[in-house]
Amino acid sequence: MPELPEVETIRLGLEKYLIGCTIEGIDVRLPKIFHGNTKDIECAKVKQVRRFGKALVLDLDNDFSIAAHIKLTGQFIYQGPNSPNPPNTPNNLIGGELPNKWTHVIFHLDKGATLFYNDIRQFGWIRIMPTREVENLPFINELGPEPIRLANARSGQAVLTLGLFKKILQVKKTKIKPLLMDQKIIGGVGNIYANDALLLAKINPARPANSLSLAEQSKLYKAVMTVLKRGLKYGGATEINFVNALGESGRYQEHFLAYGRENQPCPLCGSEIKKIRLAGRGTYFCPICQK
DNA sequence: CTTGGTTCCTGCGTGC
DNA sequence: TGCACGCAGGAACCAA
Repeated sequence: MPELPEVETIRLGLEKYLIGCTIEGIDVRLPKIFHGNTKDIECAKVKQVRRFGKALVLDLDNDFSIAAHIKLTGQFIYQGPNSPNPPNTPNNLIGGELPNKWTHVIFHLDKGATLFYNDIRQFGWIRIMPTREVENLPFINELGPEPIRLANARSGQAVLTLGLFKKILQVKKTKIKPLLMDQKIIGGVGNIYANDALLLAKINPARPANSLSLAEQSKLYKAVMTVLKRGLKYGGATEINFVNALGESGRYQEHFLAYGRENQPCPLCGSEIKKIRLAGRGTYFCPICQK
């Protein structure tokens, strides 16, 4: 499931290949996930690519933007003359011929390039809107501070400093894991990185946030940073069907600490990772390290 | 303020 | 081999 590192990985790719491209035409094959008027972006050129938490925004040179949230299974894949050969893996969910049955929007670019939007579960959305209104989108407007200051983040956007993190934890009695994943509290952290950060910090996912000691608060803050940076370094985690802007898989799934590792050895102590349900979400933890 | 349930959707694992 | 069934999950929304 794409989180901050995965979406940032996509953003980096889109930035590399899309800036300067002109959108010549748009095929919307699944109208329900596409909001706004295609006419507003025809003939416009991509100026910059921003990310707000797990949301992506393509800003165009006509003061319109394409805002998108890929949710669980969305993919933005670029194919063009200046990109490497597209991957053609055996798994038809990743790579292979495009468009495919999950391709819902096709952006035809100049020089014969194409941007495909695929989404198996159709939870994601794309919205065309004036650039100045992007930050009024509820998801972006109400997004909490982001752990990592990355290029092209919202200008003036709050950064999650250690001090701010501590303040948040001290006033919240919510269980720490769902708190980490609450986009209105902290921007960009989802299930994978919440699980891994909590194991790295040796904190039980069900602990009330305000029960953490000062030392634990610092440790968790560092752990969140560490796992997010690690995720980015490995090009994201391909858990379901995440791919980058060229259709390539990530490799962070080879480095999961807790997430998805039920009955496998804890990387810290060797005992078995257990899976429980917490606030409706699959939760992986080490009963020995995270008491 | 907070938590919990439901909804969207489809691929996949399970059991027979 | 094939079919029915139920589950997972980001975030909006509603209810208590």
